[in-house]
Amino acid sequence: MPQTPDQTEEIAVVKPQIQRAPAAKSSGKVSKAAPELVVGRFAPEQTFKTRAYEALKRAILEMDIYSSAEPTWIDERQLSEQLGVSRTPVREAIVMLEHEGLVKSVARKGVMVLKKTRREVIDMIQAWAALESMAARLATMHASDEAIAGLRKLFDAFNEGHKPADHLNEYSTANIQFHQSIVKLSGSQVLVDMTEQVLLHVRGIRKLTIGRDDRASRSIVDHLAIIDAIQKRDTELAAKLSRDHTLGLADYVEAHSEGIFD
Amino acid sequence: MPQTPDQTEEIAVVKPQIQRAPAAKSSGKVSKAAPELVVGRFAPEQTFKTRAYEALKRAILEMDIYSSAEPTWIDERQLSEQLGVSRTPVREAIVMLEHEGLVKSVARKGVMVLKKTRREVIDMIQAWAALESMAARLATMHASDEAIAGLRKLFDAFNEGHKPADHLNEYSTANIQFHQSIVKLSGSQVLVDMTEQVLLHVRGIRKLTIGRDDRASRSIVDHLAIIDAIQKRDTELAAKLSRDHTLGLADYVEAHSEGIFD
DNA sequence: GGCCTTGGTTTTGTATACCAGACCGGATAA
DNA sequence: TTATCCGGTCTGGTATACAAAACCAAGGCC
Repeated sequence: MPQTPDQTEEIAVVKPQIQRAPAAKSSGKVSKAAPELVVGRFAPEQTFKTRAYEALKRAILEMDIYSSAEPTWIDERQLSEQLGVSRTPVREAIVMLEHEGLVKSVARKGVMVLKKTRREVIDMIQAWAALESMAARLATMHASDEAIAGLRKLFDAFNEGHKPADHLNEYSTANIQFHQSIVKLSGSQVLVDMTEQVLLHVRGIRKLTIGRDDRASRSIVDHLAIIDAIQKRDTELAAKLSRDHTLGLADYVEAHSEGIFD
Repeated sequence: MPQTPDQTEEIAVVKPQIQRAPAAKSSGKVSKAAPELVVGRFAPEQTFKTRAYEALKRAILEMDIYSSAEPTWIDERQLSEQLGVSRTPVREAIVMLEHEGLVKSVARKGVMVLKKTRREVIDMIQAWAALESMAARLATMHASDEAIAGLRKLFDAFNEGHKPADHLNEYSTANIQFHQSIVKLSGSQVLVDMTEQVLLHVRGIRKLTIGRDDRASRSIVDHLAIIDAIQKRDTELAAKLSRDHTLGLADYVEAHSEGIFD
């Protein structure tokens, strides 16, 4: 299961017992109100490994890897210098990213940032459709009315005077949020994680497609229909609409992605 | 995308030391027909890291982690000694397994083999249902008749005189193969990988459930119906049957897994 | 006797040294 | 001039040394 390292503190989870801060030892009973020197600790719960992972991941995702036909190479040593840590945590971060499919490390040649082929992107969108359809199905069965209603708010800002097509960046963000919100409504953390994993690779592509031939305006109609179906607890319809909407994106990419990949 | 390193055999892993063959340098051209000592090299394309990963993964999957309530801890150093390599490749293998959700490494405490909660297992089965339903859908659209026909052969061995319920181990294997075959028929490597990833965690559970109240015999009926639908290229039916069949397992686990987890 | 302290032990986290393969560029010979 | 060979250099893979935190147990103090 894709399991991005938690960046939230979860100290209490691992040790429900007494946790003593090295700086200011808090014994259960304090006899005196002596002025205590409380110095915040340097967050050792986040290791260099995870920090390197996050930094590198963000850098890779922000990079426009499709602008050049040449593969992009990463140098462990250079990276470790930039991050100010040794190679070891950097290597472990790379291992994670490699397992995630973002990079591929080739022995004695280097670490290469992977490009997705058109085929892979389409397959991923289809997988995404599968997951989201199941999420919509589960949402109709388990989500609360309030939570479902929250979906609409994402698109309240868009209307005749504030068309999606005119605010594509803004709309694209709302769009992603909408899809992820549906998955959250399913209540299944597994679906959330898996979808996140897939979107990781597809996110960059959406920006390329969302702006074309008024897809934005049409997609908002689809979205509202999906919300309707979930709200009416129409399980089959919600699953179908959700699936077909995303499969439509897959078809669109398949038909219009010449020159983007490969 | 989950990207399992190639699994070939890892013979020497158990030995205390792994000797590396010093490069029988194969010069591109041979000028003279002098007797040349050709010694096969020891597959350096498979690194210690991947071998440690495979060995450890196999060991974890074979282990019955639910037999005890206590969490199982792994010792890096001990493990590296057993494998005959240093801690570095072992740690990188652990990083991979952690990203896969099989273990969780707690800073300065150790590496813990993770148990799945009932909730997680159910969520995973539902995600599996989503993926397989999409795979069945795609299979009706793209798979060849021959490939589809191959599905039936998996169950040819089972009939009135050779009931699934009487050969549960054998049937369970055929069962898994059936499900994975459907996913393969989709032609989507992404779906194959994601399903494999999910089955990794669910596989152990199936053995616990398949033997109960004649589920085996009922499941074979479902399977044949799914094959029929795919063969008739009935996209919607195949997707629905496939989804409902696996969702049925999820419901079954939800209803009957008291005392197995948690 | 019980609680607190404290030191040692054990564990992982990190840094660093070294290795072999891949690549590249210049020297050299045809 | 050109093809080839050789060695330097760059890369990741591995081993190992050291640091730091968590745990544990023994001993001192009240």
